[in-house]
Amino acid sequence: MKFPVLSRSPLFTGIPDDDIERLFECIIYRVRFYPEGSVAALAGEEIVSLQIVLSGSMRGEMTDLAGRTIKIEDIFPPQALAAAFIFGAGARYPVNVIANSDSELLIISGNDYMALMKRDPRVLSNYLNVVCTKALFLSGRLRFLSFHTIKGKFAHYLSTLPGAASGKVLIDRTQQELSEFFGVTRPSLARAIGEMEDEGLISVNRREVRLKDLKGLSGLSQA
Amino acid sequence: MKFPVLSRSPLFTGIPDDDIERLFECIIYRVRFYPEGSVAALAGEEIVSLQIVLSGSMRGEMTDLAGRTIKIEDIFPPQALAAAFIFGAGARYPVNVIANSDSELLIISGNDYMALMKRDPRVLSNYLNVVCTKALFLSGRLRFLSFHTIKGKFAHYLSTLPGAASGKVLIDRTQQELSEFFGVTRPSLARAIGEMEDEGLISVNRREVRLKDLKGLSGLSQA
DNA sequence: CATGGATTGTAACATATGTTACAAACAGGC
DNA sequence: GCCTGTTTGTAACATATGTTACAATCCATG
Repeated sequence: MKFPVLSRSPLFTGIPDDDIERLFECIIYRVRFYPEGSVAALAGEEIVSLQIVLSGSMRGEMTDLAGRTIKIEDIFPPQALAAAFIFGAGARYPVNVIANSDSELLIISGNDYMALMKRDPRVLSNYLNVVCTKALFLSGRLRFLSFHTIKGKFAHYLSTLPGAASGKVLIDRTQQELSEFFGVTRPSLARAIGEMEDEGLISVNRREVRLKDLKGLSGLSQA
Repeated sequence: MKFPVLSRSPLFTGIPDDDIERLFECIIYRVRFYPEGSVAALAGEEIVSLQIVLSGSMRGEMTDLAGRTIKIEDIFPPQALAAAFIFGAGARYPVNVIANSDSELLIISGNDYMALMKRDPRVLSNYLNVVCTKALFLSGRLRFLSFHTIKGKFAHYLSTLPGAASGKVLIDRTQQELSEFFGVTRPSLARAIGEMEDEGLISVNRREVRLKDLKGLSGLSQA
């Protein structure tokens, strides 16, 4: 197997190594080495190929108006760069991609990758799964941020937990994690929860929450 | 042509009507009629088929904890329901889907739709384009909301306009539209712009903005 | 049971944004 | 030019959230 790491990639999951190897005989690909600090893609550059991190690691960085850089995310093997964007109309890299350490990328042109999808239904199915799951995730996050008060976010969050209908739920993370998920600070979240308790909407005992006023709670998850 | 509206759908764009007709001979599909007010899908229900609105219109609605409903969006022909989600892992409808008026939906199972993609590269290419473009859009919106101050959003917005590098840009929408795009109120946006002018970051003349302090501006688009 | 680290609760103050209202500047049609 | 509706600028006040700091509680471990 040429690239054993591929079998752990969601794009090639469920495909035996021999089959992967055979598939790669049908297309053109190349492996490119990026020394530490080198640039694999610039923000705004058109996305024309699928690039899978084989070794090392890359980071996505934005450059602001003054030329300073902000790290957005790290990309480890066997993840791919902007996989969910590649076939979008005029898709461009949203960030600069830089090698954190000496790294190798497997590069397959969009056309060749599409050829793989046509040839093997498993490749097609895997890719559809990856990109749809990404869209689902993004959509969920976006819906979440559309509640702009902390109480609204918390009320909506409660409603998504198992047992919400029964009026009693168990929160599955710490306030710290929850506050990061909401994009707010931890004390602000604690205060909001306290106020909701004062207002008689819920009663809280650490991780355990009883929903006392469903109508009132739902009123919060509007704005 | 059985469903002339399909040729206007992004999923079947660029495919001559005869070819579409021929494709549909290879798969199982059905057209289902939904009288006004009837429910086509419930939030949380698994997404197993592609559903394209042929006539009438549908709306996506959320039900809150108290059973009240909030309209999220309208879906007109030839749009599809949750097209970008269908192949996601355990994909479920995020909203209830209700018929605004007497409507018809074309229903194709996920498997059959995938069969169409395998059979015709144009169908594949169209779908990939649709779902990737959706992911791009969602990702862009999300990045935008991650700037939590209005000044940060505005600074970032300025940096995306053509001519930002030259230090002079022309805003292409009204403050009202911009404030909705940012998810803030119009007076708050105007105030933020005014303050940025006072601080010497920019100088504004109606739609025309000169970027005077790139370093300062970039400092805003961090948090 | 004692201890220390993690988690949660709470407070005072600063700041950003929303809300509401109105005035000023612009743009297009008569 | 003169209106009228739209867009932009500005103000006073209310509210939500961030910031910082510290206390109280929980929980695992010795």
